[in-house]
Amino acid sequence: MARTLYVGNLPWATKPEQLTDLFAPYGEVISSRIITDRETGRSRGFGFVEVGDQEAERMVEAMNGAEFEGRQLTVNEAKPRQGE
DNA sequence: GTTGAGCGTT
Repeated sequence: MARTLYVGNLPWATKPEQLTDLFAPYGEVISSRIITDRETGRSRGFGFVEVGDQEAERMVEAMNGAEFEGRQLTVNEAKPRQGE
């Protein structure tokens, strides 16, 4: 299975591949995605990373508060999108 | 070309 991680406090120009590159060494990154504004298409400054279930907590503990591009990343388990 | 707490689209 996989869990979704919420990554916030990101620079405006952060790309999904960068999130994958950041979380990859800490565990298997299934997929990563940067949330962009639906109307403007600009980055909202946060994204989501899908990682392994047993490694999700490890990613949070490893990357939560970590500095990226001069900003501390906010990493936490994402809330269910469909409501579960 | 801008902004800064937050929780994403089929």
